[in-house]
Amino acid sequence: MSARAAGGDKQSFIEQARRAQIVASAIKVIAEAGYGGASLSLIAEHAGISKGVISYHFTSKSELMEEVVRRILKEVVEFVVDSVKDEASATAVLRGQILAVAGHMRERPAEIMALHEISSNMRAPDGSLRYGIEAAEEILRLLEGIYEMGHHTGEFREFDRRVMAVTHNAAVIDMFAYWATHPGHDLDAHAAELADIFVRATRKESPA
Amino acid sequence: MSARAAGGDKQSFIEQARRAQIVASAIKVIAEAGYGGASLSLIAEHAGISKGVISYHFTSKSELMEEVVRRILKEVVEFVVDSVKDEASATAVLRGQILAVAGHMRERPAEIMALHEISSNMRAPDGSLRYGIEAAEEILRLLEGIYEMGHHTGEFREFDRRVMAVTHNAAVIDMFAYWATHPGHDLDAHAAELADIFVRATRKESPA
Amino acid sequence: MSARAAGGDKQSFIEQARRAQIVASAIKVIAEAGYGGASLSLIAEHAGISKGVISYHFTSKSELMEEVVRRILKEVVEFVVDSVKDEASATAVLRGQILAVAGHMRERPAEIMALHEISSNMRAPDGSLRYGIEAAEEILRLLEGIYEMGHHTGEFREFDRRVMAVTHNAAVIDMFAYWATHPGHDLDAHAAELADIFVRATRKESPA
Amino acid sequence: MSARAAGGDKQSFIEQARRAQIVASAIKVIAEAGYGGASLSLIAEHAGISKGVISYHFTSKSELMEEVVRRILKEVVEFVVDSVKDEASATAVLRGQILAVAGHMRERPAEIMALHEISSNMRAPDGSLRYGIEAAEEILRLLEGIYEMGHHTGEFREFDRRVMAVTHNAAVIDMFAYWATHPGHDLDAHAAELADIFVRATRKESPA
DNA sequence: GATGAATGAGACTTCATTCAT
DNA sequence: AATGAATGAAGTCTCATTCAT
Repeated sequence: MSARAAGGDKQSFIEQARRAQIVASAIKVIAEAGYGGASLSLIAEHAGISKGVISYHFTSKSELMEEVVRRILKEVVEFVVDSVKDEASATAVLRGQILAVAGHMRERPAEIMALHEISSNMRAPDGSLRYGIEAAEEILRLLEGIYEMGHHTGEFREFDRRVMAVTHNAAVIDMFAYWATHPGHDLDAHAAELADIFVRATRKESPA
Repeated sequence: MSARAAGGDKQSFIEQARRAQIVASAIKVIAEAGYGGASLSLIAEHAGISKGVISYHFTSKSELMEEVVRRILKEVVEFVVDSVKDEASATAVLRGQILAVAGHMRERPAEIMALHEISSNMRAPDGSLRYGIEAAEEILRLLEGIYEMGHHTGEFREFDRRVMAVTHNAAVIDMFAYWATHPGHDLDAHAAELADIFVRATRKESPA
Repeated sequence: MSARAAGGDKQSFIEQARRAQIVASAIKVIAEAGYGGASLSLIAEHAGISKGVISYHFTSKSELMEEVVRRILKEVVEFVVDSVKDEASATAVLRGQILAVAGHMRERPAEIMALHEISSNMRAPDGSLRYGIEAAEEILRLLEGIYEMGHHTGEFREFDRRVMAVTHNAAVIDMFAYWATHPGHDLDAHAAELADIFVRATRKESPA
Repeated sequence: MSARAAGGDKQSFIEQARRAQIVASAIKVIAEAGYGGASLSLIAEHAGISKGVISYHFTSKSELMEEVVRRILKEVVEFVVDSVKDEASATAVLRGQILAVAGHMRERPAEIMALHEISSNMRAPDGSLRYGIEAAEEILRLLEGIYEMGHHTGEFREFDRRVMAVTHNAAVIDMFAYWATHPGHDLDAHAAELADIFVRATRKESPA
């Protein structure tokens, strides 16, 4: 086995390019064929390389999948954080986040699909879901941050932030899933409706 | 070919019992090992029978999976319909449905897990998701029925019923997923919070 | 195991009828699906009985196949013998046999097909063809009898009777095979041509 | 998927060698164990390789079988054509073809056996014989060519060329089959007798 | 760095056969 | 006499992984 496996200090340019190419192919194949259907053969074929190349650059299929998740998650989180950093009120952040994520989904459906496929299917050797908790956790914390802000500013009524975050996350992901399954569906209109739903669900009671 | 294939009205008692036993084992194995990990070997082992028995009672693995879905879906839909049929207002139906489903999930987690696994992973020979749209559609229609009622009675504000139903469904499923992943999580409290969320999201504006 | 296996003295009427029914179904299935495709399931299904019945009446699949061969061969040989017994000259017998066999083939194609399938495919446990030599041998002897008669009467020129019989048999069987594959082919015209061929191939030289 | 699938012009040397080796093993196993007995296990064992190697070089068992047929048929047809191309009269071609084919059969019995096994047993997914008509058709046309020549030159009497070709083909094949079953049989003597038979069956009537 | 080639485990399925009822 | 049920071996195929070149 060569030094690459250590993944350590310096990766050559070719090394980086190849890994990126393989990851990109993996994302597309997973998005199309599902986690279960994404064999190394298919990924290699999509990338126009031989199967052995993948094994050369990745210790195992698991490592490839983990790299895929890492890249997508990084991108998504960066995007989410970025999309709300300039909003002033918690309500605006809330609404902005939903609309922005919808925009991101429209631009990168394969990534979102692949992330979903892997995190709901990939398992550790012991049979447990590899990304059971952690994968969502990072995003849940970001969402909870929005609600904490609203609670702090007094914009939002009292509610369990974890439950709201789980619900929020589910609603956004399934908006995507529904859109992916129903090509004609209007994603932006859906997002706008969804934003309404959460604004109403979180805001303080109207004064009597 | 055995009598079952004819699909005729009467199956022997043993036939019914075996099919039920195999379906039950399949549900447990899928819930534990995931759709991809649920091999006929594992299912047979769990049922304490030989692999051939499954092939004897089911034409193919697909047929077994479809039977699993059919049984669970029937149970779930019956339950959902039953749980709300006596409520008077749409708001009560809405709240009641969420609480009742949570109760059902607490009682039958494996079924819900298996249904989710199969419907998000099983694919037709052509590569498309076997239960892509139709499976959810039935439930979405039921949920839309609740919102239609609320619109009719004037309890609910105007909103897109399909978006609300998709969101509602996602929220409930992910409540389950979160609970399944976090054993210590309080499912009933989550359900109560969720009911609040949807009641607020759907109700008419408070008068100024 | 019951007494039936011994095949001995007395078989009940039902026993006989069942065996005949199963043999008949086997013949049809083999003719349609080939020896390799003729599973006990298919045969049972065709007969409208359960698979177990076959095992009840026949010790093994081999025994069933042997019974099939026995019945068909008996019928064919009787027919062949019968069809030529009244002819006076060897030439007439030769011509008559070919025409008569063609007629028989038209009436019982499944039997001929099945006989051919079994004798060219069924193997003994040691891997050798079960009906390699004997099956054809009986027929070859009958054909040699015709040539011997012609040699005795002086109608036929000198030739190797075994080679002629093998050729004759092959020609007749392949006439059937060609007809079976080409439904529009004129079997009777073929037989007439074939008779001409063998009459010319066997007759004494025309005097100079 | 390996390069072979593309069907491209160039296969690596190893690829070609392996395919040839596997085809050769397949031929021997089929000749010995019959089409039905020729499992991939047996073929791999005979070749001294693992089962997976066959799957690596051939998409499916069908593809292997088709390659086997292609190679044998090519060889046989080339041989037949070659063996008669220098003969002057149709009668000489006829006699020469039979003797030459017998010689070829003596040299390559396994090929002939395998070709016969596959073409009479291999079936398409729909149950019809894979090589029902076309396989024989090519050879029948070649034989008809001989008769057409004899008709054209006036050497042969009038007869149905298709019937004669079918008979000729059957006679030659069964000569082989008889020899294969009866090791002591004199193949060359048989061929000589057979040539006599067809010369007599086709020649013009002796002048009165 | 990259590839083709090979492997062996494991998946699904079919099938002849056995057995209790 | 018949059946449904069960078995286990064997078959074909897929796949992640390893290795020599």
